[in-house]
Amino acid sequence: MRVATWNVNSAKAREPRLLGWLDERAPDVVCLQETKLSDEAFEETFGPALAERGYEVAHHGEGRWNGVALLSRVGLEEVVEGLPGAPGYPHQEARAVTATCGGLRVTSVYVPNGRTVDDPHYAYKLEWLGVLRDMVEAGDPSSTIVAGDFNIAPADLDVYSVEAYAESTHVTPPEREALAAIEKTGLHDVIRERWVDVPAFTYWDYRGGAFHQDRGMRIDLVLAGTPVAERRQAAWVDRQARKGTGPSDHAPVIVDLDEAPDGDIGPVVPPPSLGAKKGAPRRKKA
DNA sequence: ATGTCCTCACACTGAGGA
Repeated sequence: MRVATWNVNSAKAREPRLLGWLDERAPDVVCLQETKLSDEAFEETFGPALAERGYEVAHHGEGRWNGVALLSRVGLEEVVEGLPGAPGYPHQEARAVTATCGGLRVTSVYVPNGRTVDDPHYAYKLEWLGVLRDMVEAGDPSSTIVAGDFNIAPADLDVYSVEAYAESTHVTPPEREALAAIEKTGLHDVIRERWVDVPAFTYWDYRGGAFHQDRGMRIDLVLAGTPVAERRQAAWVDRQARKGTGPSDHAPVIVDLDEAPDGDIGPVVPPPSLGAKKGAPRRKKA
């Protein structure tokens, strides 16, 4: 099962890139962020094209800003829009949508940016993350995936220059602690566990040729419960989607999960063809 | 380089957000 997350920075502006990417990568479950569309507009623009590709859709949008979605072709049930009990700015924003897909409880999140550390939006970001943590804990982390744009670089390895972000949000200890608290409920940072010492950036500013010079950040994460993370077969950042004409400023993150949730791939005792044959000479242990 | 892109409105140019 292929699970992906992508901040598309306007689904409308990304329509050709998004549909082409779905055809090329064929993900089974997709978490989208910053669709910047109302539910009606998303349905109007993407409904037929997604249905044609076999996707069910849960979109939670508000129009001009934010907007998240889940696309799934392995089932989409028990949809919850938003983060129950989340703070607003001042009103609740379209930053989370959850559904059960392929046996997993999947949440697509667009964490508040924070803007600057002395902006009220920063306190809002931390409070929002606390509510997300509570929601994960109240559920069943062992069957959970939380994926999306966290607007947090978990460690110094996740930014191209510590100096460049010295006075910025995304790297402050309180933000990193809020992320760590979410992971402490039992979630694993799937990309970081696969690529232990590779930066694996997912976002590059449009300005100044940042992508070309790899001046980026790893702020788009896939967090998964232990049994889910143990099914990891591949985990990578789809940099191709950041290239070419009209890209988002974020690249998708793609995770492939093995299909055997309990790791049971057959009998523990080897079949006769692989074991000691009856009547054949036994080889002595070295 | 505060250098780009996306959206919307006191709209065909500029401001806000990222």
